[in-house]
Amino acid sequence: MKILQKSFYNHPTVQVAKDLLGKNLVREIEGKLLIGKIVETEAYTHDDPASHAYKGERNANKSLFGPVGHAYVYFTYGNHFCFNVVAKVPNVSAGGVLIRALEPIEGIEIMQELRPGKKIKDLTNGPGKLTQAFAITKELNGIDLMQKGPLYLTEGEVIPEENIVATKRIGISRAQDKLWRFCIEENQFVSR
DNA sequence: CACCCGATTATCT
DNA sequence: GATAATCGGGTGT
Repeated sequence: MKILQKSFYNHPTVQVAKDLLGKNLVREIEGKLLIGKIVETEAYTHDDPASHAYKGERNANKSLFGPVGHAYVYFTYGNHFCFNVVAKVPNVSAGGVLIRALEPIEGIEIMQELRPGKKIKDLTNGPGKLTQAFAITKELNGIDLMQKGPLYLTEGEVIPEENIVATKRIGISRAQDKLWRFCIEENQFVSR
């Protein structure tokens, strides 16, 4: 399976959020492989009041302002990490796609070890859940996702536009009118 | 240094 | 459906 390259991420953030549906997230831990298909995403742009990038570059969010195809991992609510992929056109300062849910494909036993007592359906159907199941922490903030390593993304399915559902983003207080949450239609691993 | 808040989840009822 | 848990970063004194 081919690893997604810069030409995939070098587009408007909202477009890449849709394009990422159906692609595979690959995690390598101690020689073992975890794979999940992306089934739910959200877009956050530089001029979007709901984005961490909105108030400008800070040490905590600098990955969002860095090169496309790299990871932005942040910690929130005291307990949870969330994983984003940096994506934007060249003349724009920042932009990221939050990966909200995956369908477990490979390494399900290891995911269950990382999330003890959870059913397969509850392994990766939320942004904080999938980072736990894939052992994604701030250690991986800023890493290059376009080459083989601990974390990268590979080509997968191309989801037709008519099978993509756009809805309001979840858990934000500003810019709630934007329909920038994208899901694969009728996928049982989408959150909520 | 105190205060506030958040791109969430688990665990109740 | 409601709420507690939990903590790093931002903001202001």
